[in-house]
Amino acid sequence: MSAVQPVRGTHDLIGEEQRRHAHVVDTARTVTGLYGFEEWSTPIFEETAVFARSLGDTSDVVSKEMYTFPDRGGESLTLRPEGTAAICRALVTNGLTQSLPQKVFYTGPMFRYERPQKGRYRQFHQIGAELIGPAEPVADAEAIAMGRDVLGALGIADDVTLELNTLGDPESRAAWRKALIDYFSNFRDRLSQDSQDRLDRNPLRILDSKAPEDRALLPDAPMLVDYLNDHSKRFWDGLRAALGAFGVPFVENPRIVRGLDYYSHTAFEFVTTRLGAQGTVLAGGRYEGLVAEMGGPQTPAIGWAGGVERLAMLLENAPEKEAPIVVIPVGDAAEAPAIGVLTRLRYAGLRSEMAYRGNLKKRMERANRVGASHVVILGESEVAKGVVQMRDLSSGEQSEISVDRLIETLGEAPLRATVREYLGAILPPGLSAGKGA
RNA sequence: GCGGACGUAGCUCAGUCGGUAGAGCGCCGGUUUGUGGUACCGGUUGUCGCGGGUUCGAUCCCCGUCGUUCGCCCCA
Repeated sequence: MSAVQPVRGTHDLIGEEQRRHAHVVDTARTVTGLYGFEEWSTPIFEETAVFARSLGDTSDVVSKEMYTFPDRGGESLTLRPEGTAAICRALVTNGLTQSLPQKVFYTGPMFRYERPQKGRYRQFHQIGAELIGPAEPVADAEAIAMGRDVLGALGIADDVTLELNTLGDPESRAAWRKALIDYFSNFRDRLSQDSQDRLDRNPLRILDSKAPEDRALLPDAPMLVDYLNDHSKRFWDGLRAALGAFGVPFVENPRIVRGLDYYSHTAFEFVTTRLGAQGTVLAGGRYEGLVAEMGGPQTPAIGWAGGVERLAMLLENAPEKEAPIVVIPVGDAAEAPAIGVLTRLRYAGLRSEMAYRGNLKKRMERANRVGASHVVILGESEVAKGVVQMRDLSSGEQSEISVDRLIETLGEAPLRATVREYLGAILPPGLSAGKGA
């Protein structure tokens, strides 16, 4: 059609989809709160330098995949492609490097100029967490455990595997990287065309290549484990021990790598097989040097981010729309009293709507269609007697009752999820909300 | 950026070996001027993604384009 369309790779979130997204975000906010994390909101655009610095100038990510534009003053701005760089910038700009650790939860839209695929859009949404300050592996384990609990609270932990790796510290990684280049250079002509390019540009990426000819060379490739120095080994051992203490199962996957130099030690991905090639659902790692890039002191940090679209797709059941109560006046004379009843219901905290149109049958049909739990009917005779007809739409039972009794009765009905019920429902088995904490 | 598949009613899809289209669901109305969710009856819905070409004639064939989707590249 010639009508206007949404921009490629963007989507409207309406109805069930919006409820799924909101549920993912609300759940992550609640669970990270249990770990003492606090939400930050940063602008969705920044000076281009914020992201360009974090990525290095040569990366073609910078040139090809960011939404970058000059503003009217000629300054180069970029729609944020991820959250971590902006959080580090905010840490520095707000002088919070003086009060570490900072435990940050964030959520919101991100923008990448890429070819859309399932669960991968140009405007997409992330939830993320950064634990800034600690240099101990326990912090990494805690951040990972928190990610696991978010997935658990969403009911998808069983569909997801935690894959874990260490990248070592810069010294270890440099030694390993050199060994890798030496090794693959010997077999240059047996590598795929893509990997021959990667050998010059980003040799670690050969390790997660999907091309069979590359995979054939991997078993004999140098392993980072053999190049870890003592510090890196202790960190790696400490991480795995701490994950055990947190009760987080994992599989080691030496093929998980990160392209950028400021990553060190921990790298992890929660992966599902249910989303085709876009199976990583929540991923992160330890980074050192990014805060310094933003002009702050050298500050270690561990963080992760998860794709809301992908998580929303994995939810078994879409959250139900909350059932309203529908008030139906019969006859014009009943309309004003009906508004009075409607208002009292709302002030009592009950989601309520009024059906204005059509004959009683039509209004009942409409009440049914919006998923009402109860209908409140009042016509002339009810108004005269000061009562209403309360009908339970699931049972079909109907009774004549005073407005005071109506509010009492519906107020007791489990129409609203209380905070306690919500917490009880989202926590993984074995943990209980509120008690003994 | 590269390659494959797809684009027909609000939704899911059928169809025409080239003669301007149909089903189910939904929606609206009725059977029931004060009672829904099940039944029955009736009705409504389309520039067949967009632009161009071939043809007497294109939704169908060809080219382009936009969009969707699967994979590659990339994945901060």
